[in-house]
Amino acid sequence: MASIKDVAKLAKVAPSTVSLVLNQKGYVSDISRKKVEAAMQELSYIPSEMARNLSLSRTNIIGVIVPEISHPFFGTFIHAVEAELYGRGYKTMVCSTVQKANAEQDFVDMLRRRTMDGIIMGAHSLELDIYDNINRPVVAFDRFINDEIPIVHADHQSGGRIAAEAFLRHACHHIVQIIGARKVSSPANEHHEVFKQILCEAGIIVDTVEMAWNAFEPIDFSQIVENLFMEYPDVDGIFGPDLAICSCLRLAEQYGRHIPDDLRLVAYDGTYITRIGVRTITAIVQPIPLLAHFAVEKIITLIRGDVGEKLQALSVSLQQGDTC
Amino acid sequence: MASIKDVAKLAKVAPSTVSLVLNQKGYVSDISRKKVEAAMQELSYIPSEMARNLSLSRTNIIGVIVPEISHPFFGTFIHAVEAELYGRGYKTMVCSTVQKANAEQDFVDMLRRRTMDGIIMGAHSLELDIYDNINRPVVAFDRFINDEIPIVHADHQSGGRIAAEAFLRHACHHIVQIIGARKVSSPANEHHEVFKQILCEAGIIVDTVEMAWNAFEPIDFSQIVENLFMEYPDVDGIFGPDLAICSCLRLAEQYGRHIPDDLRLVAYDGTYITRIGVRTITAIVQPIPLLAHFAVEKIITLIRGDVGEKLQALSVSLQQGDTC
DNA sequence: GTGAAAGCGCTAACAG
DNA sequence: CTGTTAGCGCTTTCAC
Repeated sequence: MASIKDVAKLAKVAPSTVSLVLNQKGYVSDISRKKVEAAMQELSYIPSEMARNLSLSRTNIIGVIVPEISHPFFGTFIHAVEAELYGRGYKTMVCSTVQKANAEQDFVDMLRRRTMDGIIMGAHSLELDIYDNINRPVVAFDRFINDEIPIVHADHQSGGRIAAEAFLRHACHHIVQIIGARKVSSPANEHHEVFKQILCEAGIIVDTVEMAWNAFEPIDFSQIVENLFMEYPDVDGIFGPDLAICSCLRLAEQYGRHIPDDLRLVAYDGTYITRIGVRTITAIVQPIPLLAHFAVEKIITLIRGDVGEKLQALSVSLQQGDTC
Repeated sequence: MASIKDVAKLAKVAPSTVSLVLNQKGYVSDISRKKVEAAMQELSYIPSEMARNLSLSRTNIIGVIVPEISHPFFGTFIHAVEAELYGRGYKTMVCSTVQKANAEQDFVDMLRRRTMDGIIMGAHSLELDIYDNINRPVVAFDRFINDEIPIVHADHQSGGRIAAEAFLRHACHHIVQIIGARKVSSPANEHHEVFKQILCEAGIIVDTVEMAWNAFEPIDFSQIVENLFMEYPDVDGIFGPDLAICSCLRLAEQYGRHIPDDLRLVAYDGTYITRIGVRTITAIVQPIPLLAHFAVEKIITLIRGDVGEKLQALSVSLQQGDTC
């Protein structure tokens, strides 16, 4: 492996000059530049990122922590984040936490060790004290971590309202909402409350089913939905995450329900899976690309040491489908 | 930021002793160890990964290159790879190539620059010469790159055969298969050939529709399938990637087709999306977790400098669903 | 404009 | 068992 010294020696200049050429910085005479370039060519020199990292004490790597990479919501988010970061010269390290003992702690340690310059944290963590006194750039994605850490999220209150209004356009009497684990501290929890409140005021019965904090697999959702049908046989409206609503649609027939006449369904998130089935699922759509954009924007601001402006909740929209 | 020297000074030992304690290597007297640990505690010392990387000239980062992270097949693959790598003390850097100008070249350059210790390459690249003379650890995931680069893939020939047999159990006359771009050099192309051959021998008409090399979005598939229905109005069997078959199922009604009686569908890949719709899609299932396992196994073998054994094609299986 | 030199923070011989 | 020393490869003052 040729190093900057080898290039310097061959070009008969000092290493610092090679460095200048490499980084297109400062003034280098044309003649020196040519010599250096020729030498780099001849030695097929490739600068070492590790050395540069140590010297500059940054890696240009951002970590993204999510529960599950293959989940449509998080997968789409990571895809968008990676594209944004790439456009700004950063690399993306991914970390999934579900089904791993204390992965989140490990990832945060990497941040401390300066493996990454910052992290975007969107895992469903229960122990938030690992983020205390981090003193390094962290942006939360749809999670409340602590007062120091800025948070990027959609306007879930409005999401809850829009969903409620969708049901109100029809004559539902008993609606069940499937929600994430309450102990996961997330702004997403707000949509349940708004949703329930609006519908209750309209005289509709609203029951709530809570998922386990680590439920992400299709099988988890099937079970939840089966229990739901057993427990609330007269349910005529269900509101829940995309995959849960897919399960409802899938199991409805078995339970003798016809959609949308007997049972209306509205999904929350509105990822692509609500658009690839036989019927398009009516859904509240989170603006994932925008969320990714602002998360990246923010983490880079933090890395630069700026404060930046306070983040606004991003607008959600209704996808009118065949299920409500 | 406290460094190893600060710790050494405070503990009144040499930096090398601190290093030994840190890495639990060699013999260190209990008394020295205690002093070092106390000093580390007091300074809340955190070792710098960058310095260690430079010194050891490795990063413990593996890059995974795929076309699209949110795609169910690649998302599931990345998730599994990340978990495997995590278990072995490696970190996962993701790189998506679709809709980026020359991202693949950039990622390969990172490998050269030693940003990563190795890469698992699963993108749909057209220009393979960027992998010439790399001389660094690369494992191909379902792609032929060149003779030097080992490749992990499923047994697509058997996949083609099993799919053909599925159709043969019913009375199909005209089958269309939707295939990936032929110019993407992948063992996956083998399933088309076997499939076609077996069915042709049975006297069935088999037509082939080729997708663009960069088609991954649901919308891309809709268009392909619409064209297919227009061009082959008497088609009574379709074989194609999961998302394409989803589109078939979705559009069948519009074209007055009833599934499975009028039109039989078999998907290739068998990701979770074939199991979350109203009807389970009959599919050839690629063993994604196993593929991930072997890809990781292989890249680590290469990094260690071993040769390892030649990789075998991994068995695929039939998921009997409602569509064939 | 360019070179010498001092780091960045850690590891690894090699003496003692 | 422990300290000394010499790197790893690049960046960056600061003289000349």
